[in-house]
Amino acid sequence: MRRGLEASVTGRTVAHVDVLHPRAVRRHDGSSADFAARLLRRTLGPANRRGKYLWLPLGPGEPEEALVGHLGMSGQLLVQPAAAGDQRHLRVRVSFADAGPELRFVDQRTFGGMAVEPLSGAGVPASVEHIARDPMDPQFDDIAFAAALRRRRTGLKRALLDQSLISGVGNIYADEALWRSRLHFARPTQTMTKAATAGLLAHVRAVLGEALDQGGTSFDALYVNVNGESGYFDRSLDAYGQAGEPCARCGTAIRREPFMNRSSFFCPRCQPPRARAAG
DNA sequence: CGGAGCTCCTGGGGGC
DNA sequence: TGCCCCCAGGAGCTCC
Repeated sequence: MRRGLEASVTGRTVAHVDVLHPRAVRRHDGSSADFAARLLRRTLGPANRRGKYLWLPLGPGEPEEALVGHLGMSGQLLVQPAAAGDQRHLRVRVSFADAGPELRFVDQRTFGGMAVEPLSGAGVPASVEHIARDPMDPQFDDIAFAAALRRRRTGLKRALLDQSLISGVGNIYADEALWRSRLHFARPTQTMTKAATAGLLAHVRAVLGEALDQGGTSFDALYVNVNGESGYFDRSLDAYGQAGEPCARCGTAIRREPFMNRSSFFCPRCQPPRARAAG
């Protein structure tokens, strides 16, 4: 989605903004009208991403604020011809001075939203500053992550989903990386050695890299790129959503357990609750 | 303070 | 067919 935004809206100047649902801009510090007014006649800069936050600095000139989007559970940022009919859950429409395709924020559940926010000196919006770097970010610090993990007193998957420690790893990719690492979701973080964490990070990066190559994990039309196209990483899932299916390594049935008001999928044989004694 | 549960929404799908 | 319940790629708030 970030790549798609950069290719299709960066460098364009906003001519009109429609907020069709006020809840979609509830994180904006001001009214819907203020949100629209702050975007008018601004030029969108290059697209940035951290975790599930996306932002485009606002020109012209040295950017002091940015258009920030968060997708929540069901948000989409689509680039659509102005003539295309409104999507059912269209929340925000941004039209451009060149009369080319519109940027549309579509969100069924409205857990996501958009805002115009000031940028810090480092060029990061205020609402994104507490979000850790993504493991695909060259500046992600593996050593610091391993140390932070050992300081935590919680379960491994909880830590992977904690965006202040590491971002970009959601429920699906956490389960996939844990399966590849043969680690149980509740493994105490303080038992994670530097080597175990290095191995886990390698698997996290492999999972994210493969998913990006395949356009993401798309169960249905909710999960799409800016052109509305679904990815197909769901065909590569070894754990997530595979309850009852044989583990691709050992044949044991994958198990589903309730976890943080959602689900964890794991192989009870490959990923035992306690660390293996050796090997 | 860090950690964990609850909650904000809408809709699809399965079971009865 | 209809209804009810469960579930869903997230994360902020509030309590302990």
